[in-house]
Amino acid sequence: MQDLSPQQNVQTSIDEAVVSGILSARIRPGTRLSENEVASLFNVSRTRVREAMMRLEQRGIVKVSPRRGWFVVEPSAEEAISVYAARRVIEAGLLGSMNHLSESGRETLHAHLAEEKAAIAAGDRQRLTCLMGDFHIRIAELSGNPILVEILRDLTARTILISLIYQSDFHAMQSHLGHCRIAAAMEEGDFEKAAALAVEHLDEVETGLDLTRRPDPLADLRRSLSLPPQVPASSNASHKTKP
Amino acid sequence: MQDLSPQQNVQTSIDEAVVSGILSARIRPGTRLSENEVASLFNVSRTRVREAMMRLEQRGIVKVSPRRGWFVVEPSAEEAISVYAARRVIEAGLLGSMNHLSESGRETLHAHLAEEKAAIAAGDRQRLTCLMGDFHIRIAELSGNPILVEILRDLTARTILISLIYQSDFHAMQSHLGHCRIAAAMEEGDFEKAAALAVEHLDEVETGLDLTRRPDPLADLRRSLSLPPQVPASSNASHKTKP
DNA sequence: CTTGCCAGTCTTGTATGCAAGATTTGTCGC
DNA sequence: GCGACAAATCTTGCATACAAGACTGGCAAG
Repeated sequence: MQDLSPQQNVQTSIDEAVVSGILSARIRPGTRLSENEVASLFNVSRTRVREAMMRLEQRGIVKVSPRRGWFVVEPSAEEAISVYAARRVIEAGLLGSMNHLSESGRETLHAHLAEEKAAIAAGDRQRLTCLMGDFHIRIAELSGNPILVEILRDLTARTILISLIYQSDFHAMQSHLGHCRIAAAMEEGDFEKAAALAVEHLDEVETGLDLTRRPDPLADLRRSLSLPPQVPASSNASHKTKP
Repeated sequence: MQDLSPQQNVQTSIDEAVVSGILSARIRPGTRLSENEVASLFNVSRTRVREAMMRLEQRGIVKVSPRRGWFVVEPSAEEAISVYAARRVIEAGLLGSMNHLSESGRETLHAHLAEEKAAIAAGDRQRLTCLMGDFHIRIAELSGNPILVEILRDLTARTILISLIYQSDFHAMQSHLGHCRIAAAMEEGDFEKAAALAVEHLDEVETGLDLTRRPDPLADLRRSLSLPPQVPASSNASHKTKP
């Protein structure tokens, strides 16, 4: 019983575990995903892991460095720009092609925005990251087009990785307001306006990035050493220079 | 030497061979892709073939039927609708976000339209199918966004499979005129109009489909009977039914 | 003539084994 | 102390082996 449930769904669960880890910002860009380690985590052989990695690579989520290993992608500045441009194109096209917001869709949006508000109030940054991405997936789901949902989910995953690299401050409130404005335009039935707002919103987020900073090879090292949760103040006070 | 050149590019060449075969309409929907056969064709082991199939499956180009085999997808009517809807969204967003057509872009479009004209004049339907899809990829390339190019390439592949199933007549001239109109609007710099024309064009093509016809039942049966690429002489005992 | 069953064969699913490349570490020479 | 070289180790790349499910064909019974 206990080993049945993991076994039967392992086919896709490796993929989903990685994607979900990225969407919830638990997996950082550049994380190494060892075939052996993942294999033992899921109690399968390397074959299955490799197949999952191949799929994830196709989705632009992991990269293989030959004979070195699999790594969660660290989008370059150029790739980041491409991802945001692609999202602008698709989301604008998506909203612009809508002409009706169903009642259940309205409720979905409201429920989501409420969750965002709650996360902001709670200051739960990880959950917030997840929600901020989810908003755009929700919109795609409203279109009822599974292809676009899939595309936007993967682009959202990459967006989160990008923000983890290049985003210094997390303007959660600004993003949340952007989402509110988009939702409001949709409720008004003005989807052209919603599309324009979505483009504007993505522009805002993109300009909030610092694309000049390097992907930072010592990021995970610093992470391993200095922050178990996150303590910027006490880290350098740990080895105080005694007189 | 002779085995070096295939070896080094085999990594992606299986994928590309299949995709290129679909884009040029040489591979029909529902075609079975046996791991063993493909493996011997490329002189590699099944492992590589499997990996390629996994990638292609992720791209929505092939499907695996468990323990039965890999098959080029036969999009259902619903999937066909989704594919066209996705293309409308993306291509409209793409054109709507453009604001400039470079000189080289203009030349690219002209050259492509000339090729379409030539293929129509020559009556080369297979080449025409390929070109009709390529037009939209060219536009994506003009955007300079590799992500969108990749997405549209795969959607185009699926579109071709759809047309092979559901398209009875090939209104080549109509499609070509649609392309010309889109290109003209782009040259005028009126990208909003180009976007609207693209949506209209895709609508035209989609309404030209007969989505009521079933994908498989008589397609591969007719193919098995009437196509003689190879004739298994002794395999069939029912060839003596003449009175 | 039709129908049900059973064995044979063919397919993919999965694991494992071995080889080659990359990194790291330990050691030696300077 | 410092740099370079080499062996050890760890990683993926790829092939192969074996197992299990699905289809095909023949055969027998009704």
